[in-house]
Amino acid sequence: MTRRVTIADIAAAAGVSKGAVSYALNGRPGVSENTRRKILGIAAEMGFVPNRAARSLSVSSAQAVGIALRRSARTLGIEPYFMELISGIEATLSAGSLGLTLQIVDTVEEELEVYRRWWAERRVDGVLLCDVGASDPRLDFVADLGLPAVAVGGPVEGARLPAVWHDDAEPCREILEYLYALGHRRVARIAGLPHLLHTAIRDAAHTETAAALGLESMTTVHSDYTGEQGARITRRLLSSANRPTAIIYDNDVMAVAGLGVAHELGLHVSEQLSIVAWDDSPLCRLTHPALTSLTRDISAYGSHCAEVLLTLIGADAPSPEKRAFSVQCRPAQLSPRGSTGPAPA
Amino acid sequence: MTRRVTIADIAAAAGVSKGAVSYALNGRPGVSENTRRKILGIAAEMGFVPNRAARSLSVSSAQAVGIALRRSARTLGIEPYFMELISGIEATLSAGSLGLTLQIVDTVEEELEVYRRWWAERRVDGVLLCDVGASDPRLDFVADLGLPAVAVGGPVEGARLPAVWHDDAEPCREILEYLYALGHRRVARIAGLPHLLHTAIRDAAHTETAAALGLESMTTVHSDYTGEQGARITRRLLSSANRPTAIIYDNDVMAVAGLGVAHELGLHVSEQLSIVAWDDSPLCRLTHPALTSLTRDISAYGSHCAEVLLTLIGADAPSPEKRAFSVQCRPAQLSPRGSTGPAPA
DNA sequence: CTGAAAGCGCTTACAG
DNA sequence: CTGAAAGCGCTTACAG
Repeated sequence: MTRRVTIADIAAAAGVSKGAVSYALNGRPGVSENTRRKILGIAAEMGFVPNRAARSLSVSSAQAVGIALRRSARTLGIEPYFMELISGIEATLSAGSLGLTLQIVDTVEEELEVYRRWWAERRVDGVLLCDVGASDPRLDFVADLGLPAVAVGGPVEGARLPAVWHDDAEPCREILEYLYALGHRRVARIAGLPHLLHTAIRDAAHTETAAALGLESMTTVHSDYTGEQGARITRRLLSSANRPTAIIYDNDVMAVAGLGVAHELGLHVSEQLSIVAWDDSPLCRLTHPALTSLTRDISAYGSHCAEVLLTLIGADAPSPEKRAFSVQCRPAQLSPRGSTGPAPA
Repeated sequence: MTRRVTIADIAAAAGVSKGAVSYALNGRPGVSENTRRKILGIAAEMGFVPNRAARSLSVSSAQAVGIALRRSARTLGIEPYFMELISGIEATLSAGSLGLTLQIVDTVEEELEVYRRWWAERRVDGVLLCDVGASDPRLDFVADLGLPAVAVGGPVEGARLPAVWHDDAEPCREILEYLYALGHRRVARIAGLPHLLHTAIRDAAHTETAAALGLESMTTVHSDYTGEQGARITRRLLSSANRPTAIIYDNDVMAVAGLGVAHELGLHVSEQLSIVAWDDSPLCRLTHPALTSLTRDISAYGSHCAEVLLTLIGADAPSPEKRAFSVQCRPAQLSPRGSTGPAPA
């Protein structure tokens, strides 16, 4: 509970000016090696830690990055995706000693308002935009604001900010070809929120590939990613006259729910029904049989997004005109497990 | 990208001093009603938002609360608990327009270091301590530091800070009595990390109740909360000569994994094995059968913890001597679902 | 290489 | 009720 030590204290102890202390601490020219060493020694001894607010006020930077999540508490809680993403982001940020500010919002309007406030307050130096939509109002909004931002997802056309994304089309083709090779001809997909960019990309890839392979049927039903909807849609699909022999789920939570419905209906997975889940997570290995899934390193993805944001914020930041680059990550890999097998005769 | 508007701009526009603007904006006496209205009008019109750093520097408060999570990215991702807790915390904080700063750490030492730094930097006004242990070094550490903190869990004996907790003993008794009534006499429990406070409390409650009821056996095996360990321990328990007819899991993730193992071994849940999960989450309703579980409102719990922290930080904060109060929340309620049934004959 | 000073944008006693 | 000024703890041109 002792008083904080400031650069003034150090300056007094070292018999130099506050300016000299600042230069020494920040490794800038302006002090001799001897003075620097002496100042550094005293600072360490006194347990000096610079006050963030003072620093931020001087350099007008917040030393923090913001992330606003627009998902219900329930979805956020159960989807491993977000925590994994955040933990990756956080790792990169704390390596650069930047803080992470988190806010949960209900609507886009609220989200935009949060960005406006954060930037006006200079509470953050930049933000990460999650769940990028096909025509996403946030993209122009933050660009107009001048708030450095990175789209976590893409590619986004005509955007004025960088996007970091995985190729979602290729894995879609891979799944369908794999299922085709196993003899499946009636495939259904329980897709995510239709307005999301990657949902649209997957939709297109499935339709195309299904046509190319000549599948008997390729049904797509959109959902909100929750277990409830996953279960309900699965139940409907499996109760239909010409039920699919394989179902692809756009997230792990729905796939687990779908597996539960199969059990409920007495269908054997994989003999009577094959299941594939997007976004391999520990969840997919919890079930019996374990779920065949598409593996991506979400945490590394988060780290990568944070790195791009850091270059945007840093001293050597690209000019606003040069910010619209796009970084592509390694696409998801198919990890076959017990939930997929040859199509029933 | 236009220049930020500051109180100086407003003062100039209104023809008053910066001090008057500050008084008006903060609803303090010192300006007439007319002047206040005028100033407020101009501020709104100019889209004024106060700079956080400047405010923090003046009042020496960070307007933010910190939370350091010491769990692996994998555990964090898959356990709905944390995101639900965080979303509750966040709701309370943003209502008070405080920010939430998040950091993920690997070790206790690192966690302590984060608290030291945060407080020295005045990056946070207080912290929430998760996963409280039986003799937790963080409790004294933050108290010594003078860093306002709330223990998320308890009760903690001899603590110098408030604890917010649920009674864990009562639900343990409730489960065992319920299972006993269903005829179960051999019960096993796959418990959480042994050093955690609530694990110890549950351990004691189970042992006592089992003795009181005269159960044939009450086995407890500790784990790390992961699905892997949950599955492995379940497999071992179910392969033993005198296998339990009911298993209680200390979290939802392990319970789901345990259900998978039962399927794998061809055991019918609930006819041959009953399963109970702590911490009801959407995960428990994803499976078939759905899991009987202990329901708590984790999000509300988080909100409550944040509220207590806010009183500690606020203007009317209790003196350090009066901070060691303890707030008890409503205990978990048993929600019977398909995973429990009469013990096999 | 070093020191004294101004400035970042607020808040808050202190005089009028 | 109002204004002018000092201060929070840093950084950074600007003179010596």
